[in-house]
Formats: sequence, C-alpha cells, structure tokens
Amino acid sequence: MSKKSDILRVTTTLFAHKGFPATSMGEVSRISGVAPATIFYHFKTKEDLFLAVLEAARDDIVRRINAHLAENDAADGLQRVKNAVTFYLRLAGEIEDRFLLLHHRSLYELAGGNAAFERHLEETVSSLVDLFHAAIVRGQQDGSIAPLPAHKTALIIFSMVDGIVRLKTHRLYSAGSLHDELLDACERMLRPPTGTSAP
Amino acid sequence: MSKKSDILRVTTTLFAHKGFPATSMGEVSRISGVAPATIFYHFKTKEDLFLAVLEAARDDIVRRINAHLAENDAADGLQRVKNAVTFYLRLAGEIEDRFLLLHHRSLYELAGGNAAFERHLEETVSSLVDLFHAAIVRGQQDGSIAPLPAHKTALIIFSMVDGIVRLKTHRLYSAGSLHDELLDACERMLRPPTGTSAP
DNA sequence: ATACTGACTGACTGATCAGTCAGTATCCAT
DNA sequence: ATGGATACTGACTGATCAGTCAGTCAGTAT
Repeated sequence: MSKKSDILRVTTTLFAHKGFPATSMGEVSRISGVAPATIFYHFKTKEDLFLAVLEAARDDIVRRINAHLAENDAADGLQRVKNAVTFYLRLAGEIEDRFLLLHHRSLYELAGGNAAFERHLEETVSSLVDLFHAAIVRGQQDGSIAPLPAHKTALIIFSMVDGIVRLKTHRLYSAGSLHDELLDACERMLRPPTGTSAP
Repeated sequence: MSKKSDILRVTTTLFAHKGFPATSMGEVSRISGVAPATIFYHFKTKEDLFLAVLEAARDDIVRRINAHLAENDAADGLQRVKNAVTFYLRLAGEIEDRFLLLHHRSLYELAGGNAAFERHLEETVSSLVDLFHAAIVRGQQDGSIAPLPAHKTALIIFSMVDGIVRLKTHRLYSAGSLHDELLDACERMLRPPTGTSAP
C-alpha cells in the first residue's frame, strides 16, 4: 500500500499547483520514485488518478468540517454562520493543497465530458453551501437572521467566502487580513432590521 | 492583418474553454485555417500568444467599463455600487469568453514565473476592484454608505460578485437568478445603521 | 515442489507537442 | 522591372506525452 499512497500524495500537490493537463505522469513517477507502469497498475488512466485525488481531498475537507461542527455548537444561527466562515478560512489555510485542487478549472472542464467529475463537482459545492445553508435556517428560527431566501443567501455567502479564499491562495492582496471585515459583512448582511430577537 | 486576427479570435475561445496547457497550437491552426508556422510568425511563442489574448480581453473589458461609467451617473454612491454589480453580471454574460479567460488558473500559475503575466493579473484585478472602490468612496462622501474600510469592502464585494459570475459561467446552480438577492445583500452590507443621509 | 497471486518494473510505442527553417507569394516604392 | 519588406507556408525536428506489455519477484496456499 506504500507506493499507492506515495503516488496519491505526490499527485495531490502536483495537480494542486500545476493543474491536470500541465502535470505529466512522468513527473509524478520521477518525484514519487515509482515506475511509470506502477502508476498505471494502480490507476487505469490519468483521469482516474485525478478523480481519486479529488475524492480524497473532498473527503478530507468534509470530514474536517463535520468534526468541527460536532465540537462547536454556537449560541445562535448568526454566530454559527460566522463560525463557519472563520472555520472555512482557517481550513483553506491549513490544507491549502486541497482547496487549490478544488479551485482548478481543469475540474470544471473535465466535468463537461465526464459524469464522474460532474457528480464530484456538484457534491463538493453542495456540501460546502449546505454548511452555510443549515446555519442560516437555524438563525431564521431563533431570530438572529432576517427572513431572507435561505438557499440563495447561502450561495451568496459561499461565493463571498470562497472568493476571498481564492484571493488568498493566489497571493492577490493580503486577503488573510480580510477576516474581520468579512465577518462584519456577514453580520450586516444577515441580521434582522432592528432589535428583533429570539422568541 | 486578417490571419492575425483570426488566430486571436480562435485562440480566445479555445483558451477560454480549454485553458492554456490543454490547448495545442495545432488545434489553433486547424480551427483557424492558418498554417502552424504562421502562428509562430505572428507570435514568437505559445506564451506570447496567450499574453496577447489576455491583454486583448482585459482591454475590451476595461473599455466597456469606462464607456458604461461615462454614460451612467447614479444618484448616489450606493446606487453606483449596485449599478456596478448589475453591469458586472451583465458583462460577464455578454462576453463570457473574456471572463472565462480571466478566471483560468493557468494565468495564476504563469504569473508565478513570468513578470509580464504577473503584471497583467494585478492590473486586471485592480481595475475591477477599483470599479467598486470608487463607488464606495463616493457613497461614503454622500452618506449613502457606512464608514467602512473602503478598499477591504471593495475586495469583499468584488469576491462576492466574481464568485457568482463563476457559478454562472460554470453552470452551477441557476446563478443568474441571484441578481436581485445580490443587490439586496450589497445594500444591507453597505448602508449606514439608520436614517443617516447626505448633507 | 508446484501453482498462483498481487505488486511492481524497464523498455517500448504511436501520437502529439511546441517550435524551426528554407523558401514562396504579394505588395508597394523606387 | 526590380529590390526589399511583410505575410505566409510545407516539411520537418527532437522532445515529451499517455499508455502498453511482457515479464520479474516475493509471498502464500496447496
């Protein structure tokens, strides 16, 4: 099992930083110290290898999110949204490789012609958007969040947070320092007009 | 000048939809009906061609934004931000190719090792963020926008809007229908606490 | 000992890649 | 008409690509 995990580990960072088409199997072989033919023994094609790497990354992220949610139970829905934003930013810093991987356009192009990639992409986005969606619904129940369309608002917040992560991983601006302003923006965006509170 | 513009036109859509590494010069040649050697006559290398395509796309976008700003003078800063958001979404629909191009990761990877790409990328992001930044500053002067850190807020709004564009161009969810909610989100995020208005 | 297994590999293939080069066609200015 | 620039091309190259294949090897069951 050692060589197979070596291949996965090396391929994760290569695909994350160079993308699918720009990464050659020869490079994976050279860096991991595994013979080219061995890679094709474990993974039938280059696309299969990419899919395996993507699924491992997604599983890792989802696993960490679930662990975080299980351990942290915020006071109200709004606080839970803010917790989720903070956690998302922190996670994107801790396991940058996996986020770079999920942000690659190669993924979207392959999704156009391959059902497995398409399913993977939809599931990934859904599970991340749901993270915010659940918190918003809860906030609307306890009165900490205004009665906005929950799913659309979740998409907007996801776009916003994911966009900041993108700026950060691409080293555009010092996006890390946007954390406080991002939380403020969420609060202003979500809180009810005035003084409305839990029942 | 006909062949050169043929090459640029074909390459724009190919790079936009397949990315830099996955697009071969042979493909550009085949589709544009121009001999491979002719492409290298006009553009010294593949990277040079990519840079030319990117700069044409950026120039096009900036030109359209300037034309829009010259023709539309909103009532106040907040309205100007909302105009900019609407215009950005509309532009991303009208000239999807150019936005797909700017969203490609290849760009960011090339920016890591090539000063010309790095400069291009920074200038592009700046000119788009500035669009929102100028409107926010004006809104803070006329009292329609709360006294938030203008540049950071502009980055957050840019991330949000650009993220929605991404969902849209990648056909994830019906992100086009998020337009109204996006404007609401901007307004809630930006407007002053209560009843503050222009002097 | 024999037979079979999964893990692994070196050597190879045909296709395709970006890029080159010598040479042709078209033009306008002299 | 002629010389020189500009536009263009077919034929080519060496490198690299994803993927194949025949076969080695350690372990294990019979």
